[in-house]
Amino acid sequence: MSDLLANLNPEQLAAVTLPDESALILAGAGSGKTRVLTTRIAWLIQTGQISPNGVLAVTFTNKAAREMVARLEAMLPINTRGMWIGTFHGLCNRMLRAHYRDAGLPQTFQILDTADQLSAVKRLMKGLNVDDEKYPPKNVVYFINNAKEQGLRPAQVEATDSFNRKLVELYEAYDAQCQREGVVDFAELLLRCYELLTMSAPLRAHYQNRFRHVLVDEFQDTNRLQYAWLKLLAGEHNAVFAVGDDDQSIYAFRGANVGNMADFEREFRVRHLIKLEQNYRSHGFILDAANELISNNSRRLGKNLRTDAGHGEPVRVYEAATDTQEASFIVEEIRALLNQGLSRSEVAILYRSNAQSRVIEHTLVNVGLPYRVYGGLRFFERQEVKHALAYLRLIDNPNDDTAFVRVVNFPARGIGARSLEQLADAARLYQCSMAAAVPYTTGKAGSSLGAFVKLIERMRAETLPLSLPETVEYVIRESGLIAHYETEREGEDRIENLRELINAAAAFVGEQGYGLNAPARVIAMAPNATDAPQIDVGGLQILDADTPVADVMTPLSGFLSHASLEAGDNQAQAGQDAIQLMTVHAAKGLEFTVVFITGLEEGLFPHENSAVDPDGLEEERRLMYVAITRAKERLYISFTQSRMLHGQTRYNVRSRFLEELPETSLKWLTPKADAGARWGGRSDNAGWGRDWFGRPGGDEARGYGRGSGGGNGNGGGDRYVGSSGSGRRGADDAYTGNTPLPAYANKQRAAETGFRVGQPVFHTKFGEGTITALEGAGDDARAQVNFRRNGQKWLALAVAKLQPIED
DNA sequence: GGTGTAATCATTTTT
DNA sequence: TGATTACACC
Repeated sequence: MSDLLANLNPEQLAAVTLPDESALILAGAGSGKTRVLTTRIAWLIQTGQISPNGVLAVTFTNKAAREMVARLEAMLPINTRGMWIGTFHGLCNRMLRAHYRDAGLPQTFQILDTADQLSAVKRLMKGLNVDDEKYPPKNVVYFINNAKEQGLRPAQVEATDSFNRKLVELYEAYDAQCQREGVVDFAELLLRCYELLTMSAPLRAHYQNRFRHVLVDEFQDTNRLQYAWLKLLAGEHNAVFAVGDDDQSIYAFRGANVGNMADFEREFRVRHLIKLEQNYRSHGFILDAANELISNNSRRLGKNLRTDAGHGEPVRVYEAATDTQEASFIVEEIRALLNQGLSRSEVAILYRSNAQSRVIEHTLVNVGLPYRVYGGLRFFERQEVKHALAYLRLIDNPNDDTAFVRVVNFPARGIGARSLEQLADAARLYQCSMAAAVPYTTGKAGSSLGAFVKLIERMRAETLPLSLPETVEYVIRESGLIAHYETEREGEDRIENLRELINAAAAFVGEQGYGLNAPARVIAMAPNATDAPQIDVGGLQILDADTPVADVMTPLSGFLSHASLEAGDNQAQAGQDAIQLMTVHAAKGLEFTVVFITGLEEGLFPHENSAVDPDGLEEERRLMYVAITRAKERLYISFTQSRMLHGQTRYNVRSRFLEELPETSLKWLTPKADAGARWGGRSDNAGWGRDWFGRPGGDEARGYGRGSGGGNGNGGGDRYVGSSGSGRRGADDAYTGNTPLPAYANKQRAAETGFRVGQPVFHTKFGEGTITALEGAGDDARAQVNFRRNGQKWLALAVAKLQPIED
């Protein structure tokens, strides 16, 4: 045991050996968080406090889960296969498969990924004749997911106006459609599982008794539903070990609720809050910059990183004239570093938004430097792979209409839009899936549809004895997919990917311990199963409390889940030594010897859409904090005076975040222009992002090292003022928190406007919305507005131009 | 039913 | 600017 605990610092040791009760570990960037988490599990097991079956450890990504398993196996001689270590979605899927009847799902329910969900909603709306101008399907999806993540079913969603009532109606129809088809989306996995445990006292008791220790990674990223799920599993007596970093919360936009940390501390009666502040990654100046920057955020739990590594090199700051020049600088700098012996994969170039990568990529291509961009299309998302999966899904579950529609006419079978419309009508009429409605269709449509259903049925029958890889091979052949792509000009890669799908199936079967020859559609216990069969108690499927849950998925269902829940590697050209390009979001959790953070410009970073409300701005700041703390030894931060975006040249002001870094840890590679001269002292309407939107008359990329103030700001502004008549522009007029706002000449005008909660309003940038809250008075008065298209924002009435509109 | 062109529209993203 | 998508057309 001393082995396990050796080399832990005092804070880490304290965390690992905490008593049997809930605890919150504030783990700073590079503080050994994963190590603490896995060592904690190993320690609990090794000291006999818990058996491996009694642990539930949950992460957000499959990668993190795999890493945890790998480290655990390295620490302890145990078989981790039956352990409940996985993502929220993966664990919920497992539970729902085990208790599919109690959860009200077919045994072979399918999982919709984001694209599937969107097409399901589109199909639904088409059938219901809903105006997709007024209700863009993407917004409907957002609405549904958001509701589910709040734990709300349609009946529980409050709808005050007709617009929202329609959305709720769509939500309800969507749920019914999913239920008919036997499919669940990502959010549904969590909500279903949560409801299953809520409604079934025996199941709840079972799992609560089993999982005495629940460990959570990246706790700051949990949403409301995930928090509720954890709380339910924890019950009254179990210990939840939550590890997270509020300063690295960068996913509020997708539902993450940092507030869960504070709630957790209170509701779980946390007595032990441990801060891991010793950083093992970055040199001193880099940490100084990170600490100083993040101290500008309010509402922090409070943490300061420290290192023994010494100051190291100062953070290099570079001002470029244009984005092209910024890229050239970076590439030249990298070439010099490589000449000094640095390897390419130790260098990362980070950016706020994907569009920024293009210029950098071009420059890299020009000098012939290999690079790798994160975040491309992933294996299971490829068109041909999705097609093959759709056939497999139909074999497993014929009612999956999303899969049906996807391949009913691919390869082409002469089934056109009119046939499908007729079929969809029949399905709606008889309240059944499209496959089931085929017999009700007539004429030519009926016969070609009938042939397709026969094809699927034949596939289903003939693959029954086949193993999973054999099934995949059979399907890509008999579906006609291979033949189809053989006739296509660039079909070779696609065929290659289809063959790769067979390999993926074989690998999956191997990893899961199903046995390579096990029939794909028979539930088979793992060969060395410690797993006990399910026992039926009063109609409930209950698992023996002392044994791991049986493998409850057939190889095929398991593989299809796997394909939805783990879309595969999203790095192009993995493997070779290459410069790493990615968004700051994608960089979270990674580290590099040398990091370039690019585009530190107002409007870009912080992004114009986020900078308008204080919470958004703080999240942007955390994003910058994440970016800075990726660097181990050398950090560059660059910004440009002008940048090509959406086909137009934008003129930028350097990011406020630069002013928030301690001068003592910086080294300006270009002369530092005075920010005051840029922002203040001008009587024209200068402001945040002013130059981002405005356009100086005429001059292209004005030369480097421009003097203070002068150049930008004049000229273009009126264009934006004009159209809406009464004054200020959109995005740069919102409340900006602690940061002083530029003095607007007509500030007081808007402040006098009376608003009320519930008041429908119009904003020139965000469109129509409803006021959901008001606070403050006079110049500080703020309104929270729920915009139809842009979600909730806090806006300062003194500067935001909100126009009341009629109800 | 596949191909070509016009219109549209552009944070961040894992499951 | 460039990628994606919708729709007209052959």
